[in-house]
Amino acid sequence: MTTMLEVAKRAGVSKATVSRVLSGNGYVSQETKDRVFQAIEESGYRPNLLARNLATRRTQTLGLVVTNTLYHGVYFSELLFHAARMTEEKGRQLILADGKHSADEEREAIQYLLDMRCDAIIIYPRFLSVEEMDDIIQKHEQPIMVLNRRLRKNSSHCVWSDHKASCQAAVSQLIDMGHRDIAFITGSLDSPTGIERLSGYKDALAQHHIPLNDALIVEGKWNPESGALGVSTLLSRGETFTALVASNDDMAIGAVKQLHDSGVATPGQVSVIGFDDVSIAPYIIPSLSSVRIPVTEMIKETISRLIFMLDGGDFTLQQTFSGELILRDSVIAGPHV
Amino acid sequence: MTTMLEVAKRAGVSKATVSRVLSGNGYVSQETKDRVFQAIEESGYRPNLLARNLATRRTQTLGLVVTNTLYHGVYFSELLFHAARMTEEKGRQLILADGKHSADEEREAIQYLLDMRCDAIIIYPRFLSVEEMDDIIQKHEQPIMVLNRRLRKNSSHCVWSDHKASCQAAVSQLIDMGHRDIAFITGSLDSPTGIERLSGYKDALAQHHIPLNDALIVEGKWNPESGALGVSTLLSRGETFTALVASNDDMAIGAVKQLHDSGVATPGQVSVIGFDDVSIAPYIIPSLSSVRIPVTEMIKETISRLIFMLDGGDFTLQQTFSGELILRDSVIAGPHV
DNA sequence: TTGTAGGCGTTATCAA
DNA sequence: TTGATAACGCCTACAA
Repeated sequence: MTTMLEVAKRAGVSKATVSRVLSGNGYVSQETKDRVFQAIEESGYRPNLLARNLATRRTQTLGLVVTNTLYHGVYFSELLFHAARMTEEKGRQLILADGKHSADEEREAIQYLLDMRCDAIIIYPRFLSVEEMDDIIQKHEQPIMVLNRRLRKNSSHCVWSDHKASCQAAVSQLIDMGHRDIAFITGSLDSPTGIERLSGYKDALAQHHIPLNDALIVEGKWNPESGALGVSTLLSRGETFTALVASNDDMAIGAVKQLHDSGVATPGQVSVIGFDDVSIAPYIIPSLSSVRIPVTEMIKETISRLIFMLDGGDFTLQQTFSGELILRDSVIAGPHV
Repeated sequence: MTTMLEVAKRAGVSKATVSRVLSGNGYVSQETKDRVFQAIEESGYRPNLLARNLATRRTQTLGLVVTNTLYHGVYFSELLFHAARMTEEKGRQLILADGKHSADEEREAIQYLLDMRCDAIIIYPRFLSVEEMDDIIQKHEQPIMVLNRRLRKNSSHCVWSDHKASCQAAVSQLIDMGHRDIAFITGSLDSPTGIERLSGYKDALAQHHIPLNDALIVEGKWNPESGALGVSTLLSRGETFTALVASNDDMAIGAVKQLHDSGVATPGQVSVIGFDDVSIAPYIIPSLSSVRIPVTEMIKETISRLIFMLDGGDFTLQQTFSGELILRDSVIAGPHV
């Protein structure tokens, strides 16, 4: 690999001059500029970003930590798509680190990004506690933002969506439409999102003075298979219901299939609501409603804040201005009875 | 950020010794080891990977270039999922660069990864020609592998799946089952994959001496909407057909929906085959067959080769051993008439 | 077993 | 307008 020094020699100037030409900082005559550019051309020179970043103490990269388990599915694709796009729009590069499937590995991933000297970091946590993340944020000078979780201390360093409230709204909607026996398929209950949605379901019932029937609740694992299994379980319990809420669209799809296969109902006969608005879902089951989580808006806000901090924005001030950011889920389309 | 020098001072040793302790190279007494570790602990020292990589001329990273347009959907998720997993299994890190949506941007992405001094690079091309990639591979000393394209010169530097052959097989299957009027929805025809599948369709017809009816072919754009639109177009042309092949599952799903909405057929009445085996598809349309592309196996082979080269494997030799790698698509499940 | 010193390829601060 | 030269933080002979 040809280095800056070789370019300098070839152009008959010093390293410093070449550096100036490349960075655009400092004066340099048009004449030498031309010679340098020619030398670069001839030698096929390419800057070594490692060296540059080491010297400037800036890498122009944002790090993103996401769990492996999120990789499958449209939700992650959308997140990544927009994260990459926005990052590059701001003249930076996104670096992805895999949080895998444990708290330890999630920590490692964060550490890696820090060691790589990413200018800023986005964490989409799965296993780390809110406390630990508050801790991490305070321990490091790099700007860090947390997605999909509500922090206690560094409330301006997180962007989240109120899963509980939106689930409650969805269930309330069903109740308003006259439903009383509403089945619920949870997500994995080791995930905050899963817990929050379940909790929203319970709250909605309580709010409308409908007694909670535990037999109408089954635990799922976010995938279609567990949605189908959930329906089987409900049926084997001998439960009847006129509506069903699944904690995400994948499970909802599996559930509808199972309802159909069991001969219990045709799609449309039981009101089903899912979450995440997987783009292909309506092509499958037109009767499927879904609560859309504004991933795009959330990642956009996240990156904006990060860039703002990198540009020296006074974040304490910013915080008092906008306070805690809560992006509410949009209204559901309404179930079909 | 505390540096190695500070750790050294605190432990009362030299930088070199600290470095030895960390890397595990060279002798160092247990006693000083302990002192160094303690100093690291106390100071919260973290190695600067930029500096380390600059000094060692190794980054332990693999770069991956993918187009933005691939981001959506399960196919990409699976690719990324396994790429990340395998890379980390081999003790390395995956760095993703966005190829966006033009040849220029694809080149830029590759260049970025090279400038970052990734040890090796994987390209999943969308716009670059085979010739240019052959060129790139020869110009750079880093190992480079190309996915989903068949290179002329560096045939051992690519892993691809024979889209034409597998499409031909799928269509032949339909013909064997008695179909004669088989409609075809293409992918984007600026993509090699799209062209190859179309070509497989035509070959199958020719092989069975079935005259080609251009009116049975419509151009799609890989998404469900274009699949639905394709069916509308076919119907508006007054064409009749007993089977339909869409160049991917997303379009197939859209197509089935449109067939249904138009009242032309219920799902199952027209044989439909898609590609890519999107995991959720069978939950939607049990009658949908699909040709599975072995992404997992392909990415696995790709990374294996890369690592092999990094470890100093003699690639010219390797090539003569295994020759050109062709991963054939698995047999389709068979359409329902 | 440990320390010294030079190098990795840039940037950035001074003088000239 | 240009050129030395010292960082940046780490690795690695070589010497001790």
